[in-house]
Amino acid sequence: MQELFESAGKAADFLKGLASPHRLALLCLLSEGDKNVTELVTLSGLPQTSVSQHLNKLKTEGIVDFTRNHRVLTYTIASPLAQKILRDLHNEFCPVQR
Amino acid sequence: MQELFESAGKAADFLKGLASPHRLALLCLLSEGDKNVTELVTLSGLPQTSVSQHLNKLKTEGIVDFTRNHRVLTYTIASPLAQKILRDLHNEFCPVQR
DNA sequence: ACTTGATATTATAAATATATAATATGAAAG
DNA sequence: CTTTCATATTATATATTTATAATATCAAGT
Repeated sequence: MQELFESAGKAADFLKGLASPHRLALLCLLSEGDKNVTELVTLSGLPQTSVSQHLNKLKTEGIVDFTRNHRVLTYTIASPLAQKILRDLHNEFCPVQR
Repeated sequence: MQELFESAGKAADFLKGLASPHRLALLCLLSEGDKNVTELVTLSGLPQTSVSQHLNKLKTEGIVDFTRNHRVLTYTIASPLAQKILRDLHNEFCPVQR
């Protein structure tokens, strides 16, 4: 049961990385293609400082990664598991357009 | 983008239901078979009042359901999506035993 | 009726997460 | 060098979540 709680802690941290409407919105944008921070700010409508913080949390959990080109950081979804869960959530929660 | 945030809110609420080590431990136990509250308390080692609260949250999010037989409530995992995610998390985070 | 067992509810303090505002960094352009 | 642009960091107030303790409910058994 010790092991269970240990694994559960890691899994819960990962899920907490995903479990925010704003972070899910950012990940949804990234799932359509890699984007830099300015693009994410514009497309999401969220304040830059907030986007930065959310990206930092996602990076910490290994959910995203970025590559730097001069001043521009391009973010990408780095976790296959996160991508899988994002697809599943999309199927369940995103209404089909009529 | 409005729709995105609306869907993201619902999806985030669902994920928040899962995103706790104690709730994951309870769900892990349930994934091996339906159990009543007393069994969950014994097996998890968590205080009864805490188990009750977690089960209530899981019920609210539609992740579990229960059937009543006299005084005994038997809980079961009610969400296929939750079950799928639990399997995925297990594969990723639960170390294979040697 | 009284007690016991199974579970839920309420209250509350402590911990954690979040949004927002302000400021910092650092590289490129002029 | 000074300014500008892209992004990060820090501080802080607020909101949310969580654990814990105390109490309630309610049906069964005696």
